[in-house]
Amino acid sequence: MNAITGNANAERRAELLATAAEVFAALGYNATTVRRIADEAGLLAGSLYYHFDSKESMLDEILSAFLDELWAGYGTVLAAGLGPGATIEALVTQSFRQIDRHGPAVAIYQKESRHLSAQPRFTYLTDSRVKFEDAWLRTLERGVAEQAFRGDLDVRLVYRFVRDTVWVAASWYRPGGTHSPEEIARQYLSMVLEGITPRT
Amino acid sequence: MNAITGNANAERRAELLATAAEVFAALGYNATTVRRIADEAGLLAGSLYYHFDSKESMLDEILSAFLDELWAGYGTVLAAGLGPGATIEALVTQSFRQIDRHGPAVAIYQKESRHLSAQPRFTYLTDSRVKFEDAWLRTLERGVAEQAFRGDLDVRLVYRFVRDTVWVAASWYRPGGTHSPEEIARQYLSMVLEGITPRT
Amino acid sequence: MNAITGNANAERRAELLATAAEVFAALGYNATTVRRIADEAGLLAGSLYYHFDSKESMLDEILSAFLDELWAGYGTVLAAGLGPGATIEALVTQSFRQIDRHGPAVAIYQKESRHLSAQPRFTYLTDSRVKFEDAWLRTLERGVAEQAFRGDLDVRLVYRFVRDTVWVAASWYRPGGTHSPEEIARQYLSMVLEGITPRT
Amino acid sequence: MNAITGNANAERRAELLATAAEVFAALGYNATTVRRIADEAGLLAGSLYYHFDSKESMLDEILSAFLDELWAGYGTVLAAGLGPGATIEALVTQSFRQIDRHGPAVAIYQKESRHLSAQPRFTYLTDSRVKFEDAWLRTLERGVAEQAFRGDLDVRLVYRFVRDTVWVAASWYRPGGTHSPEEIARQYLSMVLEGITPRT
DNA sequence: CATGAATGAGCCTTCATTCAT
DNA sequence: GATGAATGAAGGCTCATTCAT
Repeated sequence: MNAITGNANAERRAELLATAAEVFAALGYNATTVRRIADEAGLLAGSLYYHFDSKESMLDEILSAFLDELWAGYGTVLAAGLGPGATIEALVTQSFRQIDRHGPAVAIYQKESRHLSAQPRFTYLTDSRVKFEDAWLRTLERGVAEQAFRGDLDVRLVYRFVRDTVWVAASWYRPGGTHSPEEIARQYLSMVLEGITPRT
Repeated sequence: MNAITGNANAERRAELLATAAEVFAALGYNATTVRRIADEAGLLAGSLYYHFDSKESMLDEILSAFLDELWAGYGTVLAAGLGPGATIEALVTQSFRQIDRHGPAVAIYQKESRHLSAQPRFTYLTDSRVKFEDAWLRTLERGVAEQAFRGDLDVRLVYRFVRDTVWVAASWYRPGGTHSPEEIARQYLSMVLEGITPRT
Repeated sequence: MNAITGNANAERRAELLATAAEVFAALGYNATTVRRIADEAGLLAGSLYYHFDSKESMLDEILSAFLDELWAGYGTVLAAGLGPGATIEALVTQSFRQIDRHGPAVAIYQKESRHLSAQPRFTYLTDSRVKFEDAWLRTLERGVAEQAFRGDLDVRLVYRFVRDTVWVAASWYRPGGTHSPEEIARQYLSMVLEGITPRT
Repeated sequence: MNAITGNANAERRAELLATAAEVFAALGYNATTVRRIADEAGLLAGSLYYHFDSKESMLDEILSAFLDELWAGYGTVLAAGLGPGATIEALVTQSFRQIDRHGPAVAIYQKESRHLSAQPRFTYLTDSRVKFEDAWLRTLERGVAEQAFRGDLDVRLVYRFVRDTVWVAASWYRPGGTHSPEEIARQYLSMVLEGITPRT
């Protein structure tokens, strides 16, 4: 296999996965039939099995590709040694960029990750969640210690608040809308950090 | 049918619906089999059809019961003629009470309402969403006009922010935990209204 | 479940298994479709799954029922403490009785046991084969030692000869034909023991 | 096509058929996928269709090549005008030579010929079986008449006994083992003709 | 009220086969 | 001669639903 066919292969897979991700996101994984994905992609259901082992492996590939890219971004941020406030800002901005780029994958992750993580194949979802929680909790706690964040709130509650607040946006965000991901991140951060009531 | 059997009937239905709601919430509507519900309720799958027309009608009953009660509470709040800030506080507190009482129903609503609302049987989900949106948007706009809320933010964005922020809590909230719904509402409101950074 | 429904259940299963065994024997396990079994049994393919977990579990039940009964018979024979000649005669007669009663199961066993025994679920096939081989080889060796059997032949070859000679009969034997299993056993034994050429 | 490419072609076909025969024998015809044969032969599934019309035509070619060679040998024997005993000896020896040379084909024949012979394409299997039966029965009957074989046995039973006895050996015989086909033939003949109990 | 057995539609998947390159 | 991608028919299995008992 040379570089050209290699790319052709990879491109086809990517196309099909993008289609699958959209359908999964729209209908839910269980409610999505392989036939439906195939229809949307313009081939027959059986033909998908030339490219993928199973419906589940499509899901797997979609989710792990998303998480890989997510953690590449997060890694850079966390390694940058920023202060708590700046770290939160950077993480949130990164998250909205992922929502922009991997919208369907994020939506799928939101809907399905809980019950998927019980299956051995998807334990990496749990791993990711744990890492994610660690990173955020540590940043928030550091922020409280440095008085960058309020100390009168339950930190775990704050964590869930910010986490959900950001990711749920995937359920309504559509790329190419009026707001860029960075703009949305800015407004969200402003709300989360300063609240929706005026200061002074 | 006399009053006694009527009540017995109603109680049995309620029990079965509570069981169904829990399973739907835990596994997702599509992934839930009628057999699973029946197992959990201690009878055979076929026997459920003595009580309900279909799996879908169980879902229907669960969701509409939840929405009815939700709107009973919201109606009182909206009719009370409170100021924007107090209205928001009351609505959020009401919401957390619903999460406390109808946890599974709320979770189901979050996961399934989008694609259900396309079906004729579930148009009331759309109606509810629209009413909900109206109430919140009007309250927020009034708040901006009265300078109770910041005017430099996109109101629709604020709406989504607050809405999601509250309801997503259903995905992790468990009744009978360390925080009462009112306590969680207070902390959430504090975050939403004042932000997570200290005010001077 | 009372005795009556218990029996009804067991009878239905037995009926269905008998049908399945015939079809498996006639067409081969792989070439047999679940639909075909269902047609032959007078119900729909899906309905078989009310009674059995899978096509494979039907096969499993057929084979293990056969082997259980086979070994019940063999056990009695081997425990009787007969001489080598009488033991061989009793084993062969038992075998023809099994062919008579479990014809299809024997045929399936002959055709499929080799590649089935690789699967974890069917390791008991290997176990049975080993036990079988042991019993026969020991009996033959004892017979050679006591000069009841010829000593100039390779015992393993004799084992295979007798074994195959008997069981292959399942491929043509039909119950209710002109010869009873005992009569066939007698003729086979006569050939195996004395050969097909006249003894002076 | 010149002689050289013709030979190259023929050799390639033969190679591929040998591979196919081994796989068919090992897994069974139905359970064998074209992909598996291709893997084993080192090319892709689709490429086999340059050489053969179909999976079935591979099977066809394997079986008819085997039967052609078998009948070439049998023909010589039957035309030699030997006595019944010598004829039987020669036929059995021929058979073991075929098992040695065409082991997989023989195994396939044993497993699949019954249900294949129903298909029009494979009627030659039935023809062969009938010719085979005729030759053996006539020889046996002649032997009984000449008192070379015992007259107190059912001749059809004897036929089946000897036939199966020989061919089933294909299921365990592996070429290149400790015994040559001629040696195995000698032992089998000794058992069949003289029995496994000592004579006087 | 509940059971047990069956229905029938549909799902994921496999696989022999085709064909443009 | 071989590849890669696709086809289309079928197969095993699941599941909501029905209904006589």
